[in-house]
Amino acid sequence: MATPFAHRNLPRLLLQARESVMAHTRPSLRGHGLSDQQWRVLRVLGEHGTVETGRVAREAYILGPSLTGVLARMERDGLVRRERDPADQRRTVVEATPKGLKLVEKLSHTIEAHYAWMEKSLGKAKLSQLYELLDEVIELEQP
Amino acid sequence: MATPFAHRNLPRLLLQARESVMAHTRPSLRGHGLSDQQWRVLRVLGEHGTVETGRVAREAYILGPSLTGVLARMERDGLVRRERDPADQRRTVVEATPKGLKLVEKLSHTIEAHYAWMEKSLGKAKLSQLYELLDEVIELEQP
DNA sequence: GGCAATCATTTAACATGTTAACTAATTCGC
DNA sequence: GCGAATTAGTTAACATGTTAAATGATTGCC
Repeated sequence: MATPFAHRNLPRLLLQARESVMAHTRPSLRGHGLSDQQWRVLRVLGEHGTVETGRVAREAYILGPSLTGVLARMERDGLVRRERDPADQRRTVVEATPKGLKLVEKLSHTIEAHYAWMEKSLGKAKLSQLYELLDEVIELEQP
Repeated sequence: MATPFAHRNLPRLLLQARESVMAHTRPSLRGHGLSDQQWRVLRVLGEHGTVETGRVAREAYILGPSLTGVLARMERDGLVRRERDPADQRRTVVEATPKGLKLVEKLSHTIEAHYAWMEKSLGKAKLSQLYELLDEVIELEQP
C-alpha cells in the first residue's frame, strides 16, 4: 500500500531548518527564562519602544489570542508593562520594563554572534542566497 | 532605545516560508477534516503500512506526548487503528484504516499537483537549490 | 446627536508543543 | 534466573496555536 512521493517534503524541511537554527540560540533564551515567543516580543519592543499590541502581533508573527497570553505571562514576570492607549481606548500599548530591556541588550549580542558563526560555517553567499529564495517562496501568490 | 539588528531574521523567514507553502495545501486538508499533524501521520502510514509509534513520531516530526493525543483523536475519527506489538509489549503499532488510506490516496494527488505548481512558479532549478541549502542548514553542527 | 458598521482586543474551546515524571515491559550482567 | 539499567509509551502541567464568538470603543453616515 506504499504511496510514493516523488518530491522532497518542503514544509518539513523548512521546519527542520528552523529547528536547526534555533537550536543554537534557544539555550541562551532558556537560560534567561524566555520562550521563543517572548524573545520575539522583546525584540520588537527593543526595536520600536512603545508599541500597540496589534503591531507586536504582526512583527513577532504571533496570532492575537496567543499574544494575549504571552503578554500576560511577560507582565507577570516583570518583562513588560501594558496600558490602554489614552487616545484610542480600543488599543493596548506595550513597552519593555528596564529588566526586559536589559535582556534585549544582553541577548542581542548572543544572537549577533550566532549569525556571525552561521555566516562563517555556511558562507555569506549561501546565506544571502537562502534569504532570497525564502523571500521568493513567501511572495508566491495564493492560487 | 532602538537596538539595531544588522541581519535578517532567519527563523522568522523559515516560519513564514513554511506558512506560505502550507497555505496552498491546508484548505484541502481542512476540507477533509485533517490537521497538519494528522496529515503527516497519514502520509507516513501510507508510505510504510503498519508502523510502530516511535517511528511515526520520528518521520512525522511530532514529539511523543503530542503524538499520543493526535493518534487518539485519529482513532476516534476512524482514520487509524492501534494495537500493542505482540512481539514486544512495550511497543504500539499503528496502521491506517481503509477510510484513512482513501484520504491518503486522494490528498496525495492534491499535494503532487501543488508541487508541480510550485516547480512551475518558482522554477525547478531554484527549488532544488532551496532543498540543498536547507539540507546544509540542517546539517550545521551544534557548537 | 444617534445608530449601524467597523475595529482592537479578549474569551472560550479545543489541538498541539514541551519538559519532567511515571508506568510497564524488556534487556543485560552477574 | 534475578534484579538493576534501559526502553517505549503515557500522564501531568503548563505554554502556545487556531478558529469562532463576544466585548468595548470608535467611526461614519443620516
